[in-house]
Amino acid sequence: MRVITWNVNSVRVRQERLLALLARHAPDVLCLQELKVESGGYPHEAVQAAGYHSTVLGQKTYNGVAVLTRAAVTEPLVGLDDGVDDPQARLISVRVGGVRAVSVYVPNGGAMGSDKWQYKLAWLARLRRWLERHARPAEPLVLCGDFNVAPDALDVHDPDAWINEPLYHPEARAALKGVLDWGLSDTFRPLHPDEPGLFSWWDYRMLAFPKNRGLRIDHIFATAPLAARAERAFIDRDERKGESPSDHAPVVVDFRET
DNA sequence: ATGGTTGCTTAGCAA
Repeated sequence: MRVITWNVNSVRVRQERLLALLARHAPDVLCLQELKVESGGYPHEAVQAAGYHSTVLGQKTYNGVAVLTRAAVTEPLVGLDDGVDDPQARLISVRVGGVRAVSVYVPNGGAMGSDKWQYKLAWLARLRRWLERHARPAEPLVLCGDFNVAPDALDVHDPDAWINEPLYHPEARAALKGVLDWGLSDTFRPLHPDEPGLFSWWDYRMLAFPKNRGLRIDHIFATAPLAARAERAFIDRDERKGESPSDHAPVVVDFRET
């Protein structure tokens, strides 16, 4: 089973790149974030013609998440569903072939101390409670998305410069750990131990990509039965090159079949 | 401290 997560930064602008990605990598599950379009504006027909089912939670202008699958899905779950009055489209989940797949777009956090920063920390705590309500650590589950958190110094091009930023602040990392402690582990880092310079996002500005000044903030986390089967993981840096790329590159993980 | 770039929407916000 091949799983990919990718922040597309507008699915309309990236439609041709999306179709090329499906053809190039043939994922079984593709989790998308930052669709930046209402569900009705999502390119359902083009994706279906490429052989994929789409389960979509769109939103005008901002956010928006989707799960694309080769096989048909059951039990779609839409939104954090915790009674909080929150219009932001940041979570969608399906069951496909005995696996639950979740696509999340964790809030960026704005500036330290801002309302957006508090919303980020609160959202990660709400995500933990969503897992407690809807899943069990003993069942196969992948939690994929743009978490807007780099877990470790190895995941940041210049940790000293980022330590007080929302993407790498100790409080953000602690909030992410609070999610993982439910029963998830990173599938990428164990396959690349101690290897520096592996990033999934680079700012559009200041030649960050050509200088590889990036962060690893896009993740595929898995429960134990699936994490034990992760056998290959890579970041598709080529997708960040050329005309009109997203500022994020896709993260790809292959799981052995049982 | 500020600015640099991109997308959505059309002046300013979000990232």
